[in-house]
Amino acid sequence: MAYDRSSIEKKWQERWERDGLYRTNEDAEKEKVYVLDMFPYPSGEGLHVGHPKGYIATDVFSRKKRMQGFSVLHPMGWDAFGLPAENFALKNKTHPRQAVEQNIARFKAQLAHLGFDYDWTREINTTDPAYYKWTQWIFLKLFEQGLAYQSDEPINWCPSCMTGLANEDLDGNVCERCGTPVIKKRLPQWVLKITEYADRMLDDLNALNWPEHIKEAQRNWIGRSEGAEIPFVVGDGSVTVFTTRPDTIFGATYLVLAPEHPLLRQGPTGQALLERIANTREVEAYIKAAEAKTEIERGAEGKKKTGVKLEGVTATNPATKEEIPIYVADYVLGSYGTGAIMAVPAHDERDFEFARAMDLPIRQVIAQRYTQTTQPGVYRPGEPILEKNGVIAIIRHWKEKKYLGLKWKDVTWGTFLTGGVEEGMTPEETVLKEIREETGYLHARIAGKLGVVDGLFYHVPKQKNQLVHAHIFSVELADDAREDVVPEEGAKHELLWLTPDKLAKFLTPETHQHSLRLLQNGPAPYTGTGSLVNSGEYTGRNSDEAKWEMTGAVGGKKVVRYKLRDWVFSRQRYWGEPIPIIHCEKDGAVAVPYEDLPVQLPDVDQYEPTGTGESPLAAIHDWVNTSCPKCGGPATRETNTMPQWAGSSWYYLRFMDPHNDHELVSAKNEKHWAPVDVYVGGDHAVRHLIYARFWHKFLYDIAVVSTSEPFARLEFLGFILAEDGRKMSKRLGNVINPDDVVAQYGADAFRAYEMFMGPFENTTAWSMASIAGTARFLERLWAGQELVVDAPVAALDPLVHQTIKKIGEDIETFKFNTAVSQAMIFLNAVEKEGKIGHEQWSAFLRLLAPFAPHITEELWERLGEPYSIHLASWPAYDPAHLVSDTAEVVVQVAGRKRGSIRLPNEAGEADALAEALKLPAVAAALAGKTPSRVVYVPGRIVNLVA
RNA sequence: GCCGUGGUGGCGGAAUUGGUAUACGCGUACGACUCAGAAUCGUAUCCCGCAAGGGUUGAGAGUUCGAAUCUCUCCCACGGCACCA
Repeated sequence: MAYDRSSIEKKWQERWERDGLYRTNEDAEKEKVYVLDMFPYPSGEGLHVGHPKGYIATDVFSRKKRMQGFSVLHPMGWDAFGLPAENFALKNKTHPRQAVEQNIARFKAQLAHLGFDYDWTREINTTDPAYYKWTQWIFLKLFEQGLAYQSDEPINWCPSCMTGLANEDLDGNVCERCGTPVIKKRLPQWVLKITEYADRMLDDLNALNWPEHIKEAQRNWIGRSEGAEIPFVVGDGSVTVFTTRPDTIFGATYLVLAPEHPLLRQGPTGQALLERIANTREVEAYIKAAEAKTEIERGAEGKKKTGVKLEGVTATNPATKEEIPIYVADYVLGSYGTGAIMAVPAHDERDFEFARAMDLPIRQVIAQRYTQTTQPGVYRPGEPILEKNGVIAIIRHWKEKKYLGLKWKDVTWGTFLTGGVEEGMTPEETVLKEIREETGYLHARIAGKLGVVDGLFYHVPKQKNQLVHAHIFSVELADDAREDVVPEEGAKHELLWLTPDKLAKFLTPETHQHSLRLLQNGPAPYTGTGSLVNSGEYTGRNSDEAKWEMTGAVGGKKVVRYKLRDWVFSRQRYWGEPIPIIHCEKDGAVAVPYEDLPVQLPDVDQYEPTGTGESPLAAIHDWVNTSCPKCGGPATRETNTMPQWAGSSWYYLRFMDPHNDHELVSAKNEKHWAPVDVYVGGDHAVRHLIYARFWHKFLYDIAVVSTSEPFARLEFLGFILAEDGRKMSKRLGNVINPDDVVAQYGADAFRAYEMFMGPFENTTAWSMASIAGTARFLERLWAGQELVVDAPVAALDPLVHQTIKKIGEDIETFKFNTAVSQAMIFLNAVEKEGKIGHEQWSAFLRLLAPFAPHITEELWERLGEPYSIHLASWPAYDPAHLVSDTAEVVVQVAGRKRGSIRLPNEAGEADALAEALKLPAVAAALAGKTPSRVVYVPGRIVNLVA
């Protein structure tokens, strides 16, 4: 009997539908599992073979859980508001509502061919007024709690989509949808206070069972940093800066304000800074130029620093009490921190570049520490450390470009001249003294101090760890005049004049390599922590430890800042949920009363964006004009709509109770289903997942939901590329339609192949040749029914149990590729045996049912089992049957495989050794020697070491 | 640049409390069936070598009886962020 897949698939799809086989209910008797796909945006393109991959995975998972007796929620719906749907409608001259309906019908038809176990009675659609009533309801709750507010701060505006966008809608500096560079535009906006939840969203990430890269992306996006706000006195007022490195304050040699800084235009206590300076026009011109630049233009200039000094005003460094200049520069962002920074060029790369460009002083206040890790002198942790000051003197030859190196005799070290600074002496004095004593040169002069570096190493002659704060000097010799040195000094080392190239190879300690680099390249910014230098009373302390103490001493305070911005929530477009607010001249922004929800999106002919910053809804006068719910006077409706992400920020809750018209979700159903146990999707690492977490936490706070996180586990979906390795797209003409694949190979082969392609999270290219292999497997499965006999086949027993274990565990952990592989291994063994017992075949069919639901249902019926296999119980395995009584044990000699022996599982080491020695290859490898050691791992290996 | 993830045959990939590296599938070659082809089935398939044997998991070192797996250094690919002080 041939395998007629298309009629089998059609037959069972119709029967399942007719019987409502996958209807879900809140069965309190059973343990629940909620398995969810990121619901699709029904685009006009229809599905390509990449889309169903995640749906197949959740389908396999949910089918297995159903067979295990769980109450399963596995729903599907449509995320249909937003720009793509509207743009599609504009292009095709249809109404978005109509376009969405068509697209959904097309998607559903395509999905129907794949045999999914969705409960379609729970289907939802974000554009359905019965649905978006609750999206509006959540907005009103946010408004009530002060978490939705109006603002007219400049926002990102896409000139092509003609709407404002949130930071999350940008791809770098361009609109994520259309690739147009965004501009800044001042518009009245609704903004959601997502920053209020930044800390909780960050902290709660740790407990989530999500892929690390997604958690990391969220951490990056939230961008929490701990720092200090420190006031700097400027004339009769002050400027507060934000810094994460208050420990470097002694090195702050100038101040920088962002061009947008408010103090430039209005002073806190008096005059605006702009009016107090001598070069007002110059500064104003710079500010104007900076504001006119798009972010793209700034990026195109690279990171080149520009800026202009405020002439006639200075700030006081609160640590050093020095007067320092103030600059306006666009490398400081107005939107982060306080819009003002203290610049520490020695310890910040940007400040360093700016200081170089403006020729500003660079003052080192932190010494970098080098811990010696190469011999000799490797630092020995745990042993006491002797801390002292020292000097490194780089002495230049009087004529040639060579420097003095010391080759030590009792240790294999090469160094510059060094010395310890003794009590009562300065480093400078020490340098001159050491030169006389160690080298005898008479006419040395200190040319400059290059910096300070810390070296932590083991001093071999002194047998002690040393932490040396080394002051680095460059020294010049006027001539070769020289006196004799005391013999014991001269005996310690040999003096060599070396070129810089030779020195780079010659110098042993890292601190001396560092000194050489300083000499050759000049200072480089060091952004790490270390010992403080040039920092008054804090000199010598560890910068990390002194950080907050120093903050307090200069009148600063510890603060936390985020990169995350509040969520710009208004869109000047038609196809979105109306924001349920009424503007009244007397009462301001007033909430639409709950009983008046939903505020329906009016049906109109003209829905093109206006481009003026006004929503197309503004033109619909009889919709806009209304009365104030508070005072009854004339009022107008808010005409902006919500962003695409609104409806998807809570849809997973609606699936729990999709037809409830008096609550978003009933407490009973929420308790039953929450949280989503497994959430599957790709891409939306930041936007959707961060918005949904935000709304969920808010709903938790107002007691609508009972869990603090919406998605307990997240499985990341790797995409499917076209056969040519590129992304599938209409433009490239490489799209593969699942309908065609199903017609050729059947839904079961399609499903099994997508699961077999590779690890679920991997991006892999489609292969028509490979799917043929999976189709062959199903053909052989079909033929396998001829091999069924009544009695179990003993030889297959361990494999049956291994396969039950393996496939079950692999489905749980989303390792579908190895589950399918195990099924292939099993079928290979069955064919080799030429027969399989009825019970064994029954178990095998059930294991495959989640992957290939149609063919297994048919074979199940032919086996004489009662409908439906998908309600049958998941097979159990017996650990006692996992292994056979004997096992293949590999014999190694000195770690090399020399053969293998078959041993009973309970064989002891003596037996194993005796058997192993019988192998000729083993005897040959031992060459007559008796093994001095035997490593025996029962069931695995016996290793003889001679 | 910073952070994250990974690197195994011609290809997708398997193997992790350290214990036979390359399972399973694709591709390829040869053979069978056939007038012939398609389909199907069988055999082979990491590299060097006639063989015995030796080598191999991005490179190099280390720990171990034994390393794809653990440690260190480096290289490369992918993803996120990026003038965020």
